[in-house]
Amino acid sequence: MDAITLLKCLGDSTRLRILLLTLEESELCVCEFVEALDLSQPKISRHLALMKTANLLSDRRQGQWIHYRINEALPQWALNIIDNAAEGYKEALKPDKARLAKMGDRPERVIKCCNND
Amino acid sequence: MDAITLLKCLGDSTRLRILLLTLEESELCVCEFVEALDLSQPKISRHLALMKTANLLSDRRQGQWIHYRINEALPQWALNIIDNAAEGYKEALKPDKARLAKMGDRPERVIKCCNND
DNA sequence: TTCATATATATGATTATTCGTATATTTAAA
DNA sequence: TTTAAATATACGAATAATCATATATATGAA
Repeated sequence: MDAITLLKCLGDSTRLRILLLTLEESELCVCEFVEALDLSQPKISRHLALMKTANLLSDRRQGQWIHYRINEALPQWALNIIDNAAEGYKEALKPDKARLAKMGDRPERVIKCCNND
Repeated sequence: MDAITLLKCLGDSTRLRILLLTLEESELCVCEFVEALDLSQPKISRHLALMKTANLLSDRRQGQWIHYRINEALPQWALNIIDNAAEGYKEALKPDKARLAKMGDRPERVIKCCNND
């Protein structure tokens, strides 16, 4: 993960919203991003793929759903940038959080335990 | 200053290098950026103008030289992002710092004191 | 198998960024 | 006032990013 790659990723509002929602929720699947951001599924998927390629996000499949989370191995300076971007974008993120909060039928998340998968 | 504007600015390596050098040196003029980054003057000027429009940098004229510095009024989260970007970009900035260090004929800076200008 | 749901990808079009080159502006010195 | 140095801007070309739409893939249920 180099600084320019991270900053380029965060410089697009769709990706910033995706990342900051993920930061708050730990893990979200594609349909939740689609609902929260109110954008088309291909658009969300494309940006998710980009962020995964950049090693910003990791994903795991659970049944039909693919859950994305922030890559745990990010260096501290990268996490700090994300945290501070969250602070600067706080107000702008509210509508997304509201749409996500009132979304029905959110996929249940099976907590992976004991590393038995 | 909103988060997306800042992040878009930092997502271009020319601008990131300009900003991080300014962070280290407090104040630099156009010809110093040209020398340190080893890029054309119009290219540097264009990016400086962009960053000034974005309120990331401020400038002051001193004789023929125009000195740029980081806008003092940036919110803390923005300063934190810049600091952490500096950490992530540390190694990559070294050649620029080296070129600047060995640059001859750098303009003398008159310290503005007593607000008598 | 077949169907529905969730997600990913391909493609061509549109838009935005970046750039090189030429030129304009400003200042100080001759 | 003319000239040189420092900086800014204009403009068209090249490049990159983004998007909408259509389609493909994978999974689970019927």
